[in-house]
Amino acid sequence: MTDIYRAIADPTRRKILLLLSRHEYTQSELVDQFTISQPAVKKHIAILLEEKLVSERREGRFRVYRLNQEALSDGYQKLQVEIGGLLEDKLLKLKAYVEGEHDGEDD
Amino acid sequence: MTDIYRAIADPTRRKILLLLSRHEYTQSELVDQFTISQPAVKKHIAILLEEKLVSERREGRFRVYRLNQEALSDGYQKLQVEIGGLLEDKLLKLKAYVEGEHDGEDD
DNA sequence: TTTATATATAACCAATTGGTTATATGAGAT
DNA sequence: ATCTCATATAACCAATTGGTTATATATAAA
Repeated sequence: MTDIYRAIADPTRRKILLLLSRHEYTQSELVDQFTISQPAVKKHIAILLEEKLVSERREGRFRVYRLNQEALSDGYQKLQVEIGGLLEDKLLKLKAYVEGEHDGEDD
Repeated sequence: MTDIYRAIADPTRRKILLLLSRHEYTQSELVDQFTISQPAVKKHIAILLEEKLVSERREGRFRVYRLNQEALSDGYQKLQVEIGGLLEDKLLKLKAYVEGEHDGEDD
């Protein structure tokens, strides 16, 4: 699991991730940011939950969603290795190096 | 067009990109690297062509495919801004900075 | 306890994806 | 001209995706 590629394949899901990167939101607050229906948004959330990029918390009748920074970071690093590694760009190599040196730090 | 997210969503396509990052391949050479059928591989190639990440060249009865480094680089940078920007990781910020400084260089 | 609101679920739909097999076409080699 | 091999195309299939509407359920507020 944690198929980052699947999670970020859809623009609505990317926007949800962007919103949650700022702060937490309830489902209805998220729904308000889109023109699509509540069940449609919920399906996107379900995929993000499946891929562990977002976590859910009950708060009374609300569901509060929050970005799982760690999972996103892990997935993104994997992606960078796999996709960034395809480029022969010198700068990308530098980045890979910097990341590699500091792999596993938390703050 | 050039929906990098769509292009890299599938592992077979990522492997094709990886292979083509080393050197060019004809279609049949690519097909040989997979267990799926020739039409299946061709469909993946079609998507990569649609998204401009791969280019095609006729050579007699062969089709030679090659990675479009520039398009991949562009798409990857977009992805880095959009996805990398979600992380509050200091190192990712450094990378973004380094990239930004050298944006638009070719070699 | 009724009402309002948040969330969940079901049923449905069209388009896309990822695969198959079978067959057609194109072009170089015999 | 025929054979062979590379590629293309068609028809088909099942699963997934991204959306809908309608309705059910849960919980807080009146």
